[in-house]
Amino acid sequence: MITDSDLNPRQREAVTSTEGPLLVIAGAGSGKTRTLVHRVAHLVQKGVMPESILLLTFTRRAAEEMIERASRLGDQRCRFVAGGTFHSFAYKVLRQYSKEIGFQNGFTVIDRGDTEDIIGSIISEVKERFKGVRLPKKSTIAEIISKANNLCKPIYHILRDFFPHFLDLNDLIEAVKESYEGYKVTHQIMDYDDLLIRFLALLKDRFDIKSNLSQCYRYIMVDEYQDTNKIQAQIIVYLGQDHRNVMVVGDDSQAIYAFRGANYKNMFEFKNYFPDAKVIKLEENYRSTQHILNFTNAIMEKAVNTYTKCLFTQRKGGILPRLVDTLTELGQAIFVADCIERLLKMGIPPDEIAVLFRAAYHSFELEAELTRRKIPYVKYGGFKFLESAHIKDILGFFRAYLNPEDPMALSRVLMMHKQIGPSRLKKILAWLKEGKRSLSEIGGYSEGKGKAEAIRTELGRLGELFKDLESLNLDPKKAVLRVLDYYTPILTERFDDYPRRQREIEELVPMAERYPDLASFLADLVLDPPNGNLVQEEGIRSVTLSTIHSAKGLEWSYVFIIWVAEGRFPSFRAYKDPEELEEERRLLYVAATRAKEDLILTYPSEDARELNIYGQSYSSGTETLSSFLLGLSEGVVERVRFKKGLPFKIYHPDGERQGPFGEGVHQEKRISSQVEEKGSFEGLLEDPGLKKGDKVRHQAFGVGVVSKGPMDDKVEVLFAQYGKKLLHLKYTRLERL
DNA sequence: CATCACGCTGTTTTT
DNA sequence: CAGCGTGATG
Repeated sequence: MITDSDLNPRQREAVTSTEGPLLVIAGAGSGKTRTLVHRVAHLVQKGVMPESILLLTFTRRAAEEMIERASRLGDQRCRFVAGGTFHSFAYKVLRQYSKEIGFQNGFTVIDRGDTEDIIGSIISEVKERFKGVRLPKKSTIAEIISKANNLCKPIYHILRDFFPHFLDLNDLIEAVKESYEGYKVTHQIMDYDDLLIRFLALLKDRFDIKSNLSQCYRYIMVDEYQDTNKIQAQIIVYLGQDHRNVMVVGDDSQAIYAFRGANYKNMFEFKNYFPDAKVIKLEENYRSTQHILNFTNAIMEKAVNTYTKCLFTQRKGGILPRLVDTLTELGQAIFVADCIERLLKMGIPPDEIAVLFRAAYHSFELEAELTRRKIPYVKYGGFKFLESAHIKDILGFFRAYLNPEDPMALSRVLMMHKQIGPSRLKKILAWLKEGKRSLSEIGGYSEGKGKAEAIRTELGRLGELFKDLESLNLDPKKAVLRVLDYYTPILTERFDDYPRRQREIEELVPMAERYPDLASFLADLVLDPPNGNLVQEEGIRSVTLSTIHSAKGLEWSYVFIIWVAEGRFPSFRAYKDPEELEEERRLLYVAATRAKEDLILTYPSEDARELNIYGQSYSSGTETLSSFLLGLSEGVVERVRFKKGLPFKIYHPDGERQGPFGEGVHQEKRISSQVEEKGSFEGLLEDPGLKKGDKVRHQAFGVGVVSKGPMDDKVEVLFAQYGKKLLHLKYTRLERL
């Protein structure tokens, strides 16, 4: 039974406002999920057909969990609510109408890795024309193309705004993009971006299909709206045009996917499309202590472009959030592991403890430490099941079989055999094509009289495999077993750590069992990978921030945030532009708002300083952190870095030779060789107008400044300052170990 | 022709 | 640390 008493007045309003457009700005921990769940249950109880409710969320699991909870509120019919991610919903619709959009035999979905492979092969074709030019990595090109698609902007704009150092290559990248788009069409494949773009196009161009869909889905709810991109927002507009029963929920302060084209401004623009939208703010927090909220409110206070929210709670007491200088990165790992050990000894359940990071590899040191102490942990983020070579190998067989139009998959399959490299691969592919041969005939390939005998038997076996797949008639479980049978010897031969990999590929068998056919199994693996971001099972939580939505459970009693000194990539660290800074501010905010009871931030000041001494003056993650928290730290200019754009000089020797921003070490070498020759270098960079000895404030962007004197003292002083104003962060110092 | 060893380079995060 | 290009080796 629905108990409305579980809800506060604002939440109740959101639940009962079922007709017409609705924008809910839900602060962190404000009972957003609870509200959505109740709303689903409320709609169904009111007599709305569950099938006509569409719940779009960030991961399929989030949708499933909500639907499950709604069913438990009383009405089992809630299980029929349609839900999933934008991408999987788009896939379903496109599949249904694939003939209408020119994909006669359907299509297969490829992931980012496949995209990169295709781009790699396109590049190798055009490479000769660009001898001597340093080309971007294929992953960078893929990123540029995807960004252009997601932001609906021409390549030129993307380069200008995000990759100015590649502006010269505009024509090349345009050409690659064109060729890539063509490739996908001829080979009947779509990438993540295509799913959204083509879905939107379908809604735009086909009035009949659009109204069909709005007939079908009368109530639309979108979760995490701040992380949708322009295309997704448009999709919602079209889907909701007829009935206007559209509810979007989000929190602009928690937008963390700008890097992939998400635009939190959608939150503000919703009212442009639906001017009569009701706006409801949820600001009461049910998660954290007031101390923690003071801290998170303070982080957001300096943010620009936000719906102002001030989170509050009725909870009293609790302990102050702490900032811990652990000196070194190793110290960080040891410190956190110490704390965790203590908490576990106190009887705290491991799933109430989480460690959050900005990047997956930041947890390596901690992982080693936890393993050493035999403390089990769950890790979200980083390398994925799906992306590991052995899984991709297996999928390659299916993809090759399901879509003979797609030579990348077959190439992968062929290349994993001994004695088959790029050039022989080409020959085999050409041979298949010229005779219009099917995959099961591949065993007939020969290079003539006695040559490459071994290859012939190999290919014979491969042909058998494809023949068998055919006769298994797409039964996913049998197909997986058959492929495993073929692949296992290759696996053991190719990888030293095959036991682990073998275990992993065997996990595919029970997964496959749940699907009616191979195609849907394959699509789901790409679009909604089971445990997509989960790397390891049981134990304390170790979570990369960008995967926070897919981590099971979104809040923990004890949260550690490890903020690493990012000094390894000097040329990129020093200049955080304002946008980037806002993004990082939001990351810190998202992390901090997860804590229920206790929040501990750690940073390694000494590692940061060492980097500053040895390298040029580059700012580190630590500086970014202190800029967020302090924003007002004072220092004396020791060195100054320059921004690209205006003339500047570098002198030799050993003077103030600076690594210029933009092209990293690469350009620095070029410059220093010029300095070597002429004694100085003149180039186009910007002079920030500072010189050694100037008194400045630490700034979070613009100028990277190395402060004189022990950083620790400053941090301590400044935190005291900050404490007076806003909150009382304790500065604890860990003894050197 | 495939494969291996070496050196060089470099943001990261994901549907 | 991993991905890439290069040049030597079998």
